[in-house]
Parts: sequence; C-alpha cells; structure tokens
Amino acid sequence: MSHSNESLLLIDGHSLAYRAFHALPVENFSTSTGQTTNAIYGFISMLINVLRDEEPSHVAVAFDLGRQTFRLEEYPEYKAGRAKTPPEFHPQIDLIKDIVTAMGIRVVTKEGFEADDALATMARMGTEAGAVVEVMSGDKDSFQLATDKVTILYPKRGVSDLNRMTPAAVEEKYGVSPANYRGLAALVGEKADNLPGVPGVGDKTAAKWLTAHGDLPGVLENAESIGGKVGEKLRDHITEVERNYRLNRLLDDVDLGLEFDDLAWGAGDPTELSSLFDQLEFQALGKRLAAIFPEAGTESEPAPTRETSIETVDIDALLTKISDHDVLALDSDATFELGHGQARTLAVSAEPGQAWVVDLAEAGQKDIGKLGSALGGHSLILHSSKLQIKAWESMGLSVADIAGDTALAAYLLVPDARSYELGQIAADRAGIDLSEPESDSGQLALDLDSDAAVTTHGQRAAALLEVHEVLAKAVDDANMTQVYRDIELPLVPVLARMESTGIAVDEAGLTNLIDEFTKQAEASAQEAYDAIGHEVNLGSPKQLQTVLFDELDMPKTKRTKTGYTTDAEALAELFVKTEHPFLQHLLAYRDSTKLKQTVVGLLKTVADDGRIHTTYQQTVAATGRLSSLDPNLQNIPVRTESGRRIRDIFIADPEVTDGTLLTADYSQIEMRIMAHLSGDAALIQAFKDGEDLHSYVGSKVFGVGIDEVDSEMRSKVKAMSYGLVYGLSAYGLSRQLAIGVDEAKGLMDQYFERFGAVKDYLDDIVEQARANGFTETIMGRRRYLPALHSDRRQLRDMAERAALNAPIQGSAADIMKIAMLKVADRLKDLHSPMLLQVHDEIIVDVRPDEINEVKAIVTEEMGSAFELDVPLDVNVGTGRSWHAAAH
DNA sequence: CCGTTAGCCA
DNA sequence: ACGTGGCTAACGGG
Ligand SMILES: Nc1ccn([C@H]2C[C@H](O)[C@@H](COP(=O)(O)OP(=O)(O)OP(=O)(O)O)O2)c(=O)n1
Ligand SMILES: [Mg+2]
Ligand SMILES: [Mn+2]
Repeated sequence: MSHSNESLLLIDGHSLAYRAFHALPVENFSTSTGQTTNAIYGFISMLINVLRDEEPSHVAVAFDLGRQTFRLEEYPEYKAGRAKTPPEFHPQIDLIKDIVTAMGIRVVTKEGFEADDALATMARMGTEAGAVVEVMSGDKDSFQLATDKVTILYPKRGVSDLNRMTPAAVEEKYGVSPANYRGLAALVGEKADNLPGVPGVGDKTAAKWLTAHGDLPGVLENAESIGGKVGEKLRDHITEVERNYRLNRLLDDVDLGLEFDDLAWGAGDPTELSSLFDQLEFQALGKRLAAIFPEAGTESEPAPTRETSIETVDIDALLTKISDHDVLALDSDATFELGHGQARTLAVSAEPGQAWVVDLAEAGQKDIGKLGSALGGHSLILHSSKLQIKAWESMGLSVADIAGDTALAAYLLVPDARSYELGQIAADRAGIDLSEPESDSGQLALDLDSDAAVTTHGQRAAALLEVHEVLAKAVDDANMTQVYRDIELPLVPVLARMESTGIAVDEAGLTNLIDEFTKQAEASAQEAYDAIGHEVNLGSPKQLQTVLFDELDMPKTKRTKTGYTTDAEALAELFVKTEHPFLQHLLAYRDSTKLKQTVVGLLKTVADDGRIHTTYQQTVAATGRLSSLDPNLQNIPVRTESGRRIRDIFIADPEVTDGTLLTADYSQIEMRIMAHLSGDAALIQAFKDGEDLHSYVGSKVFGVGIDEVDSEMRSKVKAMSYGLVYGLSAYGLSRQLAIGVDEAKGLMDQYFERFGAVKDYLDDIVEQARANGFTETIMGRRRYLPALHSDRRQLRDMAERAALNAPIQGSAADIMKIAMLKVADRLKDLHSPMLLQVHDEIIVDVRPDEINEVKAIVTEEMGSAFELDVPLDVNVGTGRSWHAAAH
C-alpha cells in the first residue's frame, strides 16, 4: 500500500482551544441558552482555515485525558501554579470533540498521556507511512518533532496566523536543531509547565552551549568547564535540568489503538454538524465550513408546506393499512373532564405527511377492541399522550405503551417554556405549519364540525413522525434519552391510571366542613366589622388598606406594586404594634375563608363516582417535578388542626371492606440528595447513622434536646433549612423566624459551618451552570438558565438561586419518578392501586389482605430507586384516611 | 379577561 | 432585593 500523496494534519486540541479561549472575550461568545462558545468558535474557525489551506487527506485532533500523567507521577509540581482553568472552558472541549467528530475527523485521547505524546506517536506513524505531516500545536515542546517530513504549525499570537516551523525555521529562531530543542528548553525552563531551568540562562546561552558540546548530555558532562556565574548556576541546577529533559521528551510510542489509515478524513455527519452549529448559533462559521464541506448545510431550512394526504377510512381498512408499518403517529380530539373522557376523531399516520382518519363514535366496540390489540404491536408516537390515552380508554380503546410524546420531548429540551403546543413545536423544530384553516364565518373551525376535526387531527398526526424525529434527536444530543425513554414515557400510563382511578372522599364530611368553616368565617367577619364600626370587603386588599392606613392610621407595611401589603405576616406585626382587635379577627377570617374555599373547590370536583380525579402535569415544573391541577391535590392543608380535618376526608375506597390508605414519604429527601451531591462528610455520616437532620437543627435553633423537638418545631426548621440551602438571606431568615438580622446571620453562619462542603458545592453548581448554560440532575435532566449571564442584577440573582435548587429538587423528582415506576410495576397484579403523588410521597389504596405486601413493596422500591452515598429512608403509615395514615 | 395579592403545599 | 417549585381564588381595572 502506498501513501505517497498523502498528508497528515495533527492538531493539539487542548492547547489550541485554550489559546482561543483566552484570545476571544467570553462575554461576546455565548448562546441564547447561556452556553459559552468562545473556545469552540476560535478553535473551529482555526480548524476550518487550516483544513482549507492544507487540504490534508488524514486528520486527527488529540486531547489530554485525565490529570494523571507519567510526568505528574515523576514530578508532582508539573504544571502546578497555573491559574485555575475557568469553569467555562472544559464544557467547551466536549462540544469541540462533538463537532470535530461530526466533521469526519478522528478525535484521539489516551489516559495518562498528554495530547503532545499522541501527536508525536501519530507523527511517527505518518512518517513511516510515507505521508507529509503537519503538527498544529500551541505547545513549543512540539518543535522537537520537526523533520524534513514533519512541519510544526505554531500559532503566532491569538489564533489567526500560523508560523510554519520547519527544521530550518527552528534552527533560525533558536539557533539549535529540532533534536536539540529539548535540551534548550530543559536549560531555559518552561514557566507554563512549572519547570524552572537554570537561572540567568536564556535561548542564546543555551544554544551556545548545545552547539559547543553537541547535545544536552554533552553540556552536562562538560558542566565543570563552563566558566562564569552562569556556569556556576548550571552546576547548581543540574538535577532540575535533567528532570526537565526527561519530562519534555514527547513519547512517540504510545499505544493509541489505531493505525494510520484510521486517521483518513471521513465524510462525518453533516446533519449532526448542522444541528450542532444551530445549537451553538454559529452562522457565519457554518457558511465558511460549507465551502470546504459542502454537505453541511448552514441552516435547517423550514420544510416547504407540502400537501398532506388525509383519508377517511373505517377501522377494518385502517387495520389493513397499518399492518406493515412499525411506527405510527396518532392524534385525536381527546377530552377528559370530571372522570369522563371522549375522543371521536382519531388520526393515524404511518409516514410523514400522510394520515388516515377513523370515527370512533361510529365504530363498534368490537372493532375498537381489534384496533386496540393491533396498536399494541406498533410503536406509538403521540402529543400529550396522557390525555390521549385516557380519552381513548373511555372509548374502549386501550393503549399500554407510548414510544414517543412530542410534548414530553420538547419539555425535556426546554423545561421552562410557556407552552408545548404541537403547532408551535412543529413550526419551531420542523418548519411545519399547522395553523388552523379559517371557516367561512371567519372564526376558527371547531372540532364539532367533523370535517374540520378530520383535517385538524389528520394534519397533526401527519406532522408527528417528523416532529418527533427532530425532537428525539435533540433529546439524544442533550444526553437525555434515558430520562425520556426510561422515565418520562413509561410514567405516562402510570399517571393516567392514577388519574382515572381517583381518590374517594367523604362527601358528607366535606359538606359539614363547609358549614363549619362558613360559620367561623361569618363570625370572624362580624367581629371584625364591630371592631371598626362598619362593614368592609375583607377579601379586598385595597379596601383593607383604606381601613388600616387611613382610618386606623397604622404604620405602613412593606410595599407591593399597588400599595401596602396586608398579608398575614404583616398583619401579625401590626397586631404586635397596635394590639387592634380588628387585625386578629381579620386573620381569623382569612384562615376560615381559606379553608372553606379549599373545601368548596374540592367538592366541586367530585365526580359521579364519588371520587376526585386530579390531573398531573408532566410538562410544567421546570425542575422535573410533577404538578397537580383541577383540583390540585398537592397542596391539601396539613399544618393546622383544621387543615388536617380536610385531609381526613380523603379516604380508602368505600366499596372495599376495611380498605386502608397507605402513605409513604421519603425522609428528608432533598437533604439526603444535598449530602450525596456535596459529599459533605458530616452530613453523609449523619444520614448513615440514621439521624434526623431537621430535628437536630431544631434542637440547636430552639435550644432543646433532639427528642423535645415537636412536629411543629421540626416543620419550621425544615422550611428554614431548605430556605438556607436554596439561597435565603440573613434578612429573609430574620423575617421568617421573626428575629433580628444579626441573630439570623449568626444562625446562618453556624449552619454552613456545620456543613462546610454544602456551601462549596452550592457555589460550584452556580459556576458550572454559568459555564454550561444549564444545571443537571442525577439522571441528566437539564434546566437551562441563560439569565445567569444577564446584566440585570435581579434576573441574574434569581437565576442563581434557581440554579442552586434545580439539580436537587430535580434529582428528588427523578428518584420519585423512578420509584413510582418500580412500585407501579410490582402493584400490577395486586388490588391496591396507587392514587396520588405529592412530590416525595405516594398514597396507595390498599386492600386489607395486601397490606403487608404493599408496605414491603413501597419501602423496598422507594428505598432502592437510586443509590446515593446515603441511604434513602421512607416513612410509611396506614389508616382509614390520608390524615390517619400519616399519623 | 388578566394581572395582582394572598395563601396552601412539597 | 434579599429560598425554589407549584395551583387556586378573589378582586378590580380594562
Ligand atoms: N419549605 C419547603 C418544604 C419542602 N421542600 C422540598 C424539600 C423536601 O425534601 C421536599 C419534600 O418535602 P417534605 O415535607 O416531605 O420534607 P422532607 O422530605 O425534607 O422531610 P420529612 O422527613 O419530614 O419528610 O420538598 C422545600 O423545598 N421547601
Ligand atoms: Mg413530603
Ligand atoms: Mn419527605
């Protein structure tokens, strides 16, 4: 095999990216999501230029891997004393590797060696294969590699101009041959590597000695004969020089596990490359690249609106048509309210731009059943799949598995977006226009109009495959495929089942509570009126301000946008100052009306099966938590006695004799995650010893024994602890605990002193987030925080606090979701359905004969959902009601 | 109808 | 301006 016309370009990725990083201002290079791109831009720009100019047949980019090199082992101070690499740098290296790979260029790394050693090895391989070799490196040590076959391309300043260092050029610049360059560097020393040489010896002197004595060993042998002060210095520093000489030799025999032919410049992955450039918002660079790399388009052009083929068919025909397709996209006019779902127009697409539509309302149950079985053999792509499958289930169409959900995928990519409507996603991500056609009357066509429904859902289904492909690719690029496929998608049917099951309530109990709370509210209102001598709308903060600050002349409270606050905290403070009875009655009125409103709200949502069916939102909370609405069952009162009476009306299925509710709540969940992520030794040990941190901190704060911390105190301390780790200020703490700012400051200092690594970890999260543009949970779920780079202080501070919280709250959400999947799986063949999730708690309706088994399942599966450096502990209780179970 | 205020939960 | 993440209800200006 002959390689006579071949040329090999070898690049030191690390040193050049590092130069680019310092040459280009960070502030000018960041994307809208906050990803810093200066090193990427500078490096890729330089790479494109050199590829254009040199037109190599073979290319490789080498990166350092790991810190431990043989050099560091010999000399622990190697490269010590360097300014710490800014956190914005390393994440860019990973992206550079991705781009380089997508350009068809081999990325080479080798554990324990520096990029330079890999370059030296490949240069030797290239020479032996008969190729012309060029080595681009920002490290002068590479000069030793120059031969008549190997040229070093050394960037002058910044990253734009390259010096071509041939043997002659090295000779001219340093007065020594490339072979002697090592000796020269050893004598002079290399500050960047923390390798001091002989003091007072520069390039000139070193070159003179090397020329006189042939090479460095020659110089050292003849050290005695060198006169003057410098000669003396040389003799004093022989050990250092010898060490430098050993360390600056580049190894050309590293086992890289590749051959010369593996370095051939390949076709790469133009689609991936475009997507990376889009992601990094490199436009001009994309065009420059296109000149030498024609396949890589610069923009993902919106697809031209093409005709969609929509065909109305009956179920039999549909079954025939879908039979030879694996993947199907479906959409329908699904609705679900108060425990009842409906879907009439169902569209099925097997190829982009095409859909068949069936009318489920006209189909017989038998056909629908056949369709359900048939769909079980396909991978199904949906949008907002939970709503869809619930509605279909109501129509007798059962779907057990979801292979893709465009809303969920879009959520993972941008978890704090305002909405994930298919029309918006399709337009943004795939350039597909799904805007509704207007009817004659000029109004948007309604789904009732069945022709319009056919078109609408036909088009949506026809777009789904394409939209999903783009989203799934982006999810994969962000390393979130596991979160997507192993957590979010399988969770959909689990949540759907929980919602459809609902939780039983004691309706009579609810009505009684309303009566009671209404009477209390009326009494308090009357007393409040009596205290000021007239009636006023106690629910109107505006009218209250008139009473408090104009009529009663009370001191002004904290400002709000529209006036002065009348919140409970402010009213309590005013009461301390004025002791005016109106305030007490107003506070009591607020309490009673709030409780009453809560119960009224719940009663309104009781379905005709006597149960409440909440809806879990899987794409709302930016951290990865679920939320619950219509009604929200994640904020049922618990902190006051009256509140717990509301919890008491959530009961086990009354149709099951002696049924029991079981609640399982993770113990101190986010504190455990904090211990794990921060690695704080004291915190980890505390959890391993089974300590209760909230009680421990409570005992310190209230100055009592751990066992004397009652549940009310513990609950206060819980709020304080989480407040502190998530960015509560001394001022905020002083208000929360109604103490002085100084006292609050003292508590804060004590807290963070006790858990030292926590503070460091929190600082680190923010720094990492600033560099990466996002935070990450233990499962790799991301939250992008571009506001970390905002020049508006308030926005920036808010983003910093969100960055503190997101990895921890989000990791807790990951763990709970995994636990739910495992619990649901093991409850599958039992008769004890999971009903609710309250962030770190699940509620199960247990059939009496299954109680021990369910307890064991929940404890095991929640406890083993994810292995942290601390144990996961779960508090489990049972009882006739939610309240009783939690006791 | 929507922004604001208040208050409930994790 | 000074824990984060949610949802609901009432008020009142438009
Ligand atoms: N004021 C609060 C209360 C809770 N949480 C978060 C952190 C908690 O870990 C999680 C679950 O709330 P819990 O009330 O269950 O609190 P813990 O799990 O920490 O404590 P416990 O052992 O009482 O369950 O919600 C929070 O951020 N701020
Ligand atoms: Mg809890
Ligand atoms: Mn808990």
